[in-house]
Amino acid sequence: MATTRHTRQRQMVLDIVRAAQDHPDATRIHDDVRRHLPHISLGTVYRVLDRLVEQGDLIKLHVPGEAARYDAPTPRHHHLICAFCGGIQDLHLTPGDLEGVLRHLPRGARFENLTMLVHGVCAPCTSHGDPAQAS
Amino acid sequence: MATTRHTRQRQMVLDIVRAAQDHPDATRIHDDVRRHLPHISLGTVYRVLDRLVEQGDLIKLHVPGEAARYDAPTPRHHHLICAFCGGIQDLHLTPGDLEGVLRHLPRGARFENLTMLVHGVCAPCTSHGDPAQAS
DNA sequence: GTGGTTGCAAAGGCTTTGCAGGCAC
DNA sequence: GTGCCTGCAAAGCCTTTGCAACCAC
Repeated sequence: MATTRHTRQRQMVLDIVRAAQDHPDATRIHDDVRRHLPHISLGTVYRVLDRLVEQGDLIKLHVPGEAARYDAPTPRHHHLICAFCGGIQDLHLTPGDLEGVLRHLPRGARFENLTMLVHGVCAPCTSHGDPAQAS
Repeated sequence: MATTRHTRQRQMVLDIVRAAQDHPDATRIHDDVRRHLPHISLGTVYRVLDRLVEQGDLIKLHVPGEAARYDAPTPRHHHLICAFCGGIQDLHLTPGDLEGVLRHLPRGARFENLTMLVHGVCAPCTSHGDPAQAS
């Protein structure tokens, strides 16, 4: 069975994502890691990220129409995507906040997890004057 | 400016998706439409779907790691994805159900929309014996 | 007749994968 | 030494796009 080996690449990817303030995608992570390990390949970054997500060390964020973005895991952690600047902000929800949602699970269904993307306009963009409607 | 023209292709795609019980992806829609319009191309299906979504006639469902799926629009309509069989069920939520979530929007942020994918195991799969944990 | 729409095929972007060499254990 | 991990490059999948012919209005 596959034991997990500690490599410089794996550690560096983990450090970079943890240190990132925003939620970088694989290409950004690759670029950042390459400043320390110039020969690391994109393929390796994807492989390492997958493994880290699988092991719960990172969270993978699926943004519609864009590349996946990665984040350090924080409990009850969901996301607000700004329709204007594309930025992603964290939303911290309490267990009670989701009660209304879970009440409506079909009878017999088992709850495992919840991916929520709230689409809106973040505060900075709202105050910059009225963001145009994308269209 | 682009007026929308009524074509056989557009009408057929709309009819097929509306009639579908599940939430088909572009390839499935293409296959189904082709039974009536044998020469329609996948590119056209994508173009028509985009336009229909843009105009609010259909909803596009972004499923992590899979092709996008399409659905007729229903108010307060969210989705439960079964981790075992991959099926998608509709979740009907009342406005009050989301209150807990919206309360935590950052100050000044403007709410526009919410995409929620609840991951779990649907009732049929739960009763088929215990679905293995996808490792 | 005009211009949005289609079919076809090629290209695009993100992600995965095969392989041989390398490195952690 | 063993076998997981890496770098490289090619391939995969979903989706978009360029172009000329076509059809709704």
